[in-house]
Amino acid sequence: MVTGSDPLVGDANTHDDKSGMPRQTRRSLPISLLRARESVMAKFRPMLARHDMNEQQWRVIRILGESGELDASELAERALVLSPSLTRMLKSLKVRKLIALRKDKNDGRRTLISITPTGKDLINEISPESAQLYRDLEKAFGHDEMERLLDMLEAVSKV
Amino acid sequence: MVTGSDPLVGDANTHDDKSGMPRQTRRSLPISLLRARESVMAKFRPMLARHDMNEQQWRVIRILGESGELDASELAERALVLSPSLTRMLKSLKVRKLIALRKDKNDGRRTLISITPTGKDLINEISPESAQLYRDLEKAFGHDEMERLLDMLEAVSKV
DNA sequence: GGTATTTCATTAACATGTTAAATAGATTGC
DNA sequence: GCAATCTATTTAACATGTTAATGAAATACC
Repeated sequence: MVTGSDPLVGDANTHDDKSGMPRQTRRSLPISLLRARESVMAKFRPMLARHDMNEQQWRVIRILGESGELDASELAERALVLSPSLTRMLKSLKVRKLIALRKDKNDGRRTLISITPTGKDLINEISPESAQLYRDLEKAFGHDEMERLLDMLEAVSKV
Repeated sequence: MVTGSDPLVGDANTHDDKSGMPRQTRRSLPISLLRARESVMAKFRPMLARHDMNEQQWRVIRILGESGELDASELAERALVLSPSLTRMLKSLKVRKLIALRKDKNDGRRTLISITPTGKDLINEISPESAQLYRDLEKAFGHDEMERLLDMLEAVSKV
């Protein structure tokens, strides 16, 4: 885990953005996005771990709960997981009986993935805890600020 | 790579945020942060790859260029890399002579890491390309919007 | 209809993410 | 001074990230 939040960072060089030098990492968008994500996920990971879930598995399970049966490509894209990672994850999720796999009869290349009742039960276990953590976060950050941030992040994703 | 940006996502369920169900993934902060990051990094990764660099290595090298010699813990925290990952990365960066390692004489537990002239040369090669990509991004997203987004991300990191 | 091309999923190989344990050097308390 | 404790780093083990290659099925083209 990255601990984050180093209050005083008296860097030697605080130059302005001149030609060649790289942007200060503190004002780099990719790094700021990563830092924010780490900070937020640090609040959720311990809860997920108590349910033997990691972030990626939780994303996959949720997407399936939201959208129903999907093929692997669709699921990978929506869950922001790469196909090779998804292939490996599906094995362990299947062993835990959280998902079910079947072949598409109309297109033999496709694997169709759906959530099982056991998987839905797990979602129903985790969701209230997740929602509570999210409410805490929204309370600390501000509801309207949160909405604005989500809008801006959506806009960045489309640039 | 995640392709991202699926323009029309006709989800079956677009319910409001009632008690138990998890927030729609499209409005989840962790997922939105991840999606935005993927979208941005997709623009930078090919350029870094041409210099045989991945994101993590680029972060580590930049931090060292900014801050000078650091011990492993400081470097890991600032570069948002976990200590075990950093340990492995330092080996390959040392083989490429981009960094130099030495033991702290006052505290035998600490490893001090610094950038080499070769490492500085690499930063000077990559920086102009990175800066150009960043300018493109800022132009597309808007300078003021970008500044506001960075401020909000910093605020989220401190919640 | 048969070949070339494209597409979906998986496998391979190596890097990083993540948690826990091990190692070794510093610090504390007596 | 020494045992107990704490701290910085590394190692271990397994999961996911990433790119390239493979295998198999669908589609395009003629």
